[in-house]
Amino acid sequence: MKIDVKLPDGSVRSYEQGVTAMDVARDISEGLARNVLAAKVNGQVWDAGRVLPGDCDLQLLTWNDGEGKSTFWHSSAHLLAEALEELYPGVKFGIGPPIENGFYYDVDLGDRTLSEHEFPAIEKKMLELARRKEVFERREVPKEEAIAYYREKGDEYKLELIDELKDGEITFYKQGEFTDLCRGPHIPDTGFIKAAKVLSVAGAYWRGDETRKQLTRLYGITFPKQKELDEHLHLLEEAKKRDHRKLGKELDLFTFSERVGQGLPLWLPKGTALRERLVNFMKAAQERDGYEQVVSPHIGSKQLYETSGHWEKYGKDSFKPINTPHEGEEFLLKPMNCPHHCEIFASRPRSYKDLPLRLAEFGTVYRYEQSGELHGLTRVRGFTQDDAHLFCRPDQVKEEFKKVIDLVLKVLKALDLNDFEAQISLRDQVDRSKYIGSDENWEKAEQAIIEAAAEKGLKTVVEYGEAAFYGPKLDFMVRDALRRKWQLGTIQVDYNLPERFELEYVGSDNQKHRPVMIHRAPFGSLERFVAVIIEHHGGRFPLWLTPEQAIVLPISDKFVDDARRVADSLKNHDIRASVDERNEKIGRKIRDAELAKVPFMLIIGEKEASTGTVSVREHGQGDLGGMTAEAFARLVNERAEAQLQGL
RNA sequence: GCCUUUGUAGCUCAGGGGUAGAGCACUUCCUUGGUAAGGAAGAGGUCCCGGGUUCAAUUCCCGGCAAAGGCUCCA
Repeated sequence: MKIDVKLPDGSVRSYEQGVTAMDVARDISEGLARNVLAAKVNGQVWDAGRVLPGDCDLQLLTWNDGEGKSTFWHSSAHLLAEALEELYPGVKFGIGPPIENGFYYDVDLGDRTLSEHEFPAIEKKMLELARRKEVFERREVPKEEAIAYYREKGDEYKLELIDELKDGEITFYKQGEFTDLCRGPHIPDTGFIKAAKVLSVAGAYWRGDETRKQLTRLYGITFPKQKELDEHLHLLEEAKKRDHRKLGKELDLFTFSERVGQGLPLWLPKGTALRERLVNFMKAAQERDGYEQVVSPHIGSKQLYETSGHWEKYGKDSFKPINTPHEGEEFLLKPMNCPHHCEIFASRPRSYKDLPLRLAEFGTVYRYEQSGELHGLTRVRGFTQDDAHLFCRPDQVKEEFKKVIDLVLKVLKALDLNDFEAQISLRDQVDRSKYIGSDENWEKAEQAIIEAAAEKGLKTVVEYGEAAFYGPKLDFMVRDALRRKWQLGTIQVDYNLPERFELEYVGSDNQKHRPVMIHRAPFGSLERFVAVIIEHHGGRFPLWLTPEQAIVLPISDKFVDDARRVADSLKNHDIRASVDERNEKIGRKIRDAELAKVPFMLIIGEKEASTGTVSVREHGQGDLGGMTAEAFARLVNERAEAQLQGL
């Protein structure tokens, strides 16, 4: 009896019953077989050594497949557990899943604590066990036996997990002397793991429940080659160097003060200059797209948020209301701009001819974030959104969506963020009870988003059940220079607020209609966005954006006046430039300017002063030779404009 | 909010039961130097804050605040 195995390229191969994915791999080529970590059988990830069920679609997974990697790391978590069991007898295990970069295992070491000094010993033990090429053996276990096994071991965590599983669905995986409750799948044997690193240790509640015991979570990462581990560690170092908190300090962009309060950034002049550039960029782009700027105050009556529903949903976790000397008056620090914009819409009767009405505001909002959650500029308590609300007719949603997509693409392009995908978040396919708004409108909006994204040629992933209760959305997931993922621009359809604020417009039929609202913020929050671009560019911002484009360096103080003249003339050409007037040698001034990551250094001494030129040095590049200040200004402006080309 | 770790000069950090140090930055003077650190002198500290133990606390203990790494949450 033969079975047919269909490979991703469409070819079909015929094998005897009892064949495994690994057998198929070996049949194709020995080289492939050496690299196979797992297999995808009819869309499900399986052990490569498991017997194929019959006719099936088969994809062999290697390190180059995301699922291959996560299988590898999942198995590595087991290897870590095995090492821990040898080193710390009696250790109890929680869960040990793969994560985006590596894996972790939550363990209970009793009264022991674990410090970083013990990491090398753990790594050594992991590699020692890996070299034994211990095979991961899968075994289906009756529930009773599983319970007996862990009762004997005294591991209450695994017992709790087993308790929730159905008899007949329980599998154990065993490698070497270590057995773990696990759904699998796993790589063929531990020999694939050639490099291992324990990265950090942290506390984590059992099952994420703060009322339960806190376990020790060990984070680790492994690779099939030592070189890849070295590269990964290098990337981590690089990330540390690019940390926006460190660069923000070094480049004088922003600071925090205990006196001012946690999570409340103070923007220094250079940081503000950067921010202003972003704001002006966005304002100009929005103006071209028919947006109108509005301004709303930083506080609003509590009633406003009761109307919008925000008070009910988020009020308890928010800043407490502000009380006034008058009894009964309560105001909230603005957590959102949309309610204000709804009131602007409602301030007079609207005609269908007014739509879409696009109200934009760089609105600073305040949200209470738990203190442990605050992080540099990426998580703050007061931040400014490049917010706008588009009030439109249902039939305008798609067109508006496309325009917003264009705007987001402009932003990403101007900032060299070229690696991204769009995530379309739709309703849960089954449970629709939690969503507000008519089926018909949802259908229309979801279709509009899908079509808009397709027509714009976006690379998309669709996530069901990820929509907000008030409407579907599209988020841009961006990878930075270090391949870290950020959720930036967001576009959301909203049926809820127009309903709650009873917004209406008069249609061509002279009837009242409810507009659809689109929330959108291409940057999201300016604070967070600035943090991302600091890290993405490592502090070397694009020329159009950088706070200081050029610094003039006089060779000695005899040329300070000449330097000032040059700087003034540059300012007349809209170049952001300053003069280093310190009584220092030129080498020193260059070094400091290089460290400050100023894109251009203009050196002026005897030679230049007498010929009316400046010597131009580019950051990280070196000497570009002499030219007049005007020629330099042209160079800078041309380059900056090229970066903003067509925007 | 919870767990762990940390808090010493503007910055990076060393030290340690007897009231404190380095490098860089800063100020002054010397130097007027041509593409990544010129020299000298000086100034600068409530050793995060509050309590306790002690003859004596920056150091040890407790509490608070802030930061870092996690957990949970995120309009």
